[in-house]
Amino acid sequence: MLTWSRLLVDLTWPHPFCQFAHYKCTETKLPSATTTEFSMASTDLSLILNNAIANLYPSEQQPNMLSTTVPMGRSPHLSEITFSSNNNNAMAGSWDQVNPQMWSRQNVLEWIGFHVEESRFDASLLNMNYCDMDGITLCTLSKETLINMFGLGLGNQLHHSLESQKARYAADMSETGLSDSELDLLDNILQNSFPYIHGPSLGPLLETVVVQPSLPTDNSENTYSYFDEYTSQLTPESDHGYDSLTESFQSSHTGSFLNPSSPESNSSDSDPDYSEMPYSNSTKNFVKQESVETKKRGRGRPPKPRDSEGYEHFIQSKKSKHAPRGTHLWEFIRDILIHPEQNQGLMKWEDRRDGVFKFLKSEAVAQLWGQKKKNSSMTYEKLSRAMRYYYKREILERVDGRRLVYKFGKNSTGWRIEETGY
DNA sequence: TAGATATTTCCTGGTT
DNA sequence: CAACCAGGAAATATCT
Repeated sequence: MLTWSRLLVDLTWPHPFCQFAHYKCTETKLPSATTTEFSMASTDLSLILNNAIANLYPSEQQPNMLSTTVPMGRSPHLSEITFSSNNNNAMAGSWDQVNPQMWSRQNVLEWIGFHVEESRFDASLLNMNYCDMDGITLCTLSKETLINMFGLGLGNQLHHSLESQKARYAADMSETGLSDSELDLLDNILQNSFPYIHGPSLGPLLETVVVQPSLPTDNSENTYSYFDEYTSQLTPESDHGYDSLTESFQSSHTGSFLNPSSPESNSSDSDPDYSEMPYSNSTKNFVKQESVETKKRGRGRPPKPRDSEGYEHFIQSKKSKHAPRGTHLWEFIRDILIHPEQNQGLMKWEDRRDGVFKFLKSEAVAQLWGQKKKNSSMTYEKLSRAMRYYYKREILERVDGRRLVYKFGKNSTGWRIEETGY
């Protein structure tokens, strides 16, 4: 599990923190192409991320990929950020002494960090974009919004914490109201009432992650058990008997275009390290080299490498804990589409109502799919073959004459406006 | 453990 | 010519 503290460390580490950046680079050759991809990134964190990028591309002009409009001097150095690294005896930060309405961005960040640590939330699932707001903004967020932003578990916890904090001050009860112990008691009650706040069943929608854990972490349960409750709210069960969104959210975050930093995609695992591959220079080169290498191979899928580098163990422990049912390609595609805010320009709807969509960055999507399936040699060519198989099953319908355009068929679910709510 | 299912890989040939 | 599209064939991984 990527902890909050680990996340913050990773953010500052010269690390291939965002494989998506690589995708972008490979498609466009220049890291500066990532410019707009992070336009929603937090301003505070963006500085941290920019530093990481600067480390990644020391010889390049630092791309302004995070649209930093933050005033000079506002960068929150890690040393300024107080957060507890220990879950049980987590100490609240300075935010605890301040009316939430008055919280600075940093207070909010600390507050989120506190709860991430306390709930043992996997910080790799955090969408840091959502962490950049001041207290006033935060106080306007409804419970639902918080849940949407941070997932059911953490969102709920944040909501309750925020309400508690608000109550302490808004009703002028800060001194005479709930004591810390009472608050603890309240917390306990809340936790008993909402046991999912803690533990492995954490919330959804936190796919967008811009860092990756530097080591494979044993977070398999979290990785594969998310979102069950939330997903049932969002999209109906697949006709095909999969926990479609559940899986897909995982896909989103585990594989992820949205979450390049998932354990599955960790550069230290079986996948070749993207940062060290020719792939970093060009998808094309990468694919070509791959095909050269595999030229002599027979047909069909080669057996999975039984490597001896520790990854197998990692995978096995993962599978034995929570054998995932395969997230299906069409669900993976659908979930990219139905989360436009996190779609990163990979795909777009051509006709939202009719379910017509288009690949904008076909190779990047393929790579992400491959990443999810732990297959670094995935290409759009192969992905599209799998897509074509869906025609027969009427999960997809043909769209003739239009390149990279597909349409959901009657056997696909979860993409319709009525189902997604937007 | 066998069979079914869902890809994955490779390939040939056609189209944009 | 590159990038796609169509599908056949065969192989693997995973699930039932």
